[in-house]
Amino acid sequence: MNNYSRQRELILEEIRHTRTHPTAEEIYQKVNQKDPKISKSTVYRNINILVEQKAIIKITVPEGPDRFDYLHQPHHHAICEECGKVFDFEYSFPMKKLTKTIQEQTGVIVNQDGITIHGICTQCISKQ
Amino acid sequence: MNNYSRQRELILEEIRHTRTHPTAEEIYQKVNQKDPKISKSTVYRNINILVEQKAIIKITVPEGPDRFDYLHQPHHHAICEECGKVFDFEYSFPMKKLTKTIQEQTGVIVNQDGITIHGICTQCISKQ
DNA sequence: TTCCATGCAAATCGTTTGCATAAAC
DNA sequence: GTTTATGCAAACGATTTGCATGGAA
Repeated sequence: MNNYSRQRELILEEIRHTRTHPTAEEIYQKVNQKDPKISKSTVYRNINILVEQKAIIKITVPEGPDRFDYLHQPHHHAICEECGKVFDFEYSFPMKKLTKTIQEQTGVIVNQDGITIHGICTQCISKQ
Repeated sequence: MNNYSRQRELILEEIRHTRTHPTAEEIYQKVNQKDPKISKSTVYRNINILVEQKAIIKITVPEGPDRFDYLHQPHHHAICEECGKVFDFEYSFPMKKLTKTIQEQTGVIVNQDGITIHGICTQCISKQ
């Protein structure tokens, strides 16, 4: 299971140097240019494996398909609820205290890269 | 547009006194017991209207369908990445500072109820 | 009587799955 | 040679949509 696969390497490489939180479709399009034989299910399957291996993370957004990210350095995500775009931000939350509080209140053990904040982006505000 | 509708009132009532972050399907099942004629599309349509009116909020989870919540008092959400369950927690983030930081870095204007933290819940840990 | 919300069924989008073939070990 | 990943197409779950009808103002 999860043997080496040239396709998976391609997919990881693509996500690694794309800083725009691409969707599976976007990843497929890009990878498809380098290997026109690759299928969409292979892309989905390998993305899922990479997420499970914690090589990349999945960002679920309220508007539109899931997005994916390679965490070069730790950061958090701000998500636009209008258009589904994802933005990086850095902020040092008091993770120890926060983790403890949440575990006490809910039982949930949080992961470091797990904070997302929802709002509305500049572009979408100006459209309103 | 968005005239009064008995069905919408029913749906809002149901969400208002359900504290388990129900899915659209769950809301439909409950409301359907009181009004067996109600259709699923009416439930979806009205949920969307209520979200737009900010009467309720939509919580998108990585695993499974969207969930919905009525915010009796402000709180944040911890989401289990394994099973998709949503838990409430209270924590006073320094919202002014956080809002400013995020806006400067990303342009995104955050909403108060917009913080979600991802992790893994007790039940899912013990299953592993 | 005009207009909007409903119910139904069909369509849509994103994603997953079954199966025969091809690649990895 | 055996096992596991691939490509294709078909299936799937959640949600949205078109259209004829019914209820609200």
